[in-house]
Amino acid sequence: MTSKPAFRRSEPDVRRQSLIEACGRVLAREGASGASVRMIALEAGVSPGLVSHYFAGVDALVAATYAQVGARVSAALDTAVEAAGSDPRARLEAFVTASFMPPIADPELLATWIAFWSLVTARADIARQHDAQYADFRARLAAMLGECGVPAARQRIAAIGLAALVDGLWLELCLSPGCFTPTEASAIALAQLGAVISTNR
Amino acid sequence: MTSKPAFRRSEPDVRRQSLIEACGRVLAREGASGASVRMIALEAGVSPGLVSHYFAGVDALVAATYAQVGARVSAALDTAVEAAGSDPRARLEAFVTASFMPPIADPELLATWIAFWSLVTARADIARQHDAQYADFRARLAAMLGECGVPAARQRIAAIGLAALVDGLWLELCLSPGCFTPTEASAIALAQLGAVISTNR
DNA sequence: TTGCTTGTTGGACGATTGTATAACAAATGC
DNA sequence: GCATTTGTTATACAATCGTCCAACAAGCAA
Repeated sequence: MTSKPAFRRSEPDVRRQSLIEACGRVLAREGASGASVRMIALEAGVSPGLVSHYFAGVDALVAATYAQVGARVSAALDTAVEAAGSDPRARLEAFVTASFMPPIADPELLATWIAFWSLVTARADIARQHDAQYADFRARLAAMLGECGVPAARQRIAAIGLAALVDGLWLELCLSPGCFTPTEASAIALAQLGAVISTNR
Repeated sequence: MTSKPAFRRSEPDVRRQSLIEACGRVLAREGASGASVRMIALEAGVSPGLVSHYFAGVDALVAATYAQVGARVSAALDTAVEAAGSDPRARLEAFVTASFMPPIADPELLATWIAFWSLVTARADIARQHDAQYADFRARLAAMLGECGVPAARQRIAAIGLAALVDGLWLELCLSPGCFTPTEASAIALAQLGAVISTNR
């Protein structure tokens, strides 16, 4: 008599990925305080010991989740930009607009972001990861602004301002969705974008 | 022989206030995960049981801390606005500039904000408190924009955008202080403020 | 089939959590 | 000076936390 397997083995990378995704779901559902090792393992359908086997602790898992979510956001923005064609202005506008639509404006992303932010103050390595990831975001904005005619001397400040506006709108859109609509957020961001670009004419 | 008192009694309001302040300090030092009942009681110099005696739980204490910190921020902005004189434009510019200077741009405030945000998703009453407190902030901005000549029809959108920009700059300024300076943040926000106001001429 | 590698399990362990409660003592009125 | 009130302490309690590790078994090689 052959009994059915009690569990399935996975490639290390696959298992890591499934734990990361489970962490994101738990963060979205239970909040940062509910993201314990046992809860994440239960969500992933594995034994609690596996989490410790793949990650140094919950903090490392949250950091990995943040990195993976950031990569997913980056990919979604890439898709939106490419779909906008070749005009630099249209590409930048697509970049901004996509920030307020699914899958970027998503409560699950917000929960991951907040859980990660709560680690930045206390842990230096987490702070470095945040700096690097956010610097990439701004550098990308600065490059697109350059293609729209913003001179190099103004790109840094313009990118910081645009990134802050998009982030602030995105944050409030996720925290209290009833306050304003994604369309209004896009209109606000595009208006400032227009002002920044037209300054140099 | 008279022994010295083992503890001092306080008025309920005074004790509540000291617990709130201790909560803010613990949040800034240990992060959201370290803000336990015992740690806060130790910081306040009282027994652990006293926290439960004054607040329903840590969540309620964090919410009270958020409300008190919000009131302190509001008062600091009031002071800055009044010091700017009577010109509406100067008052609004003072409002924006003060957002990036002490005591508002403060890591302790950031920790309290993040701890509060982490509760918004899971708890409806916390979400309502956030909506109300943020609506007040935007309403204040809208009123000041009105005094600067922004027509009523545009005040709401302009206030949302300005609030998002200030919040985004403030957040990034606290998360990674080395990225840009408070002066640069003020310059960015004032530039958008100028664009919003001059649109109506 | 047999044996080996290693992903995985499941529970033990001490530390820490939030909550509840009885005993205590400081402040106040009489 | 004494009794009352109540703010405060200290502890007990169950639940949950993160960490750890020996035993197990799935999958692969021989």
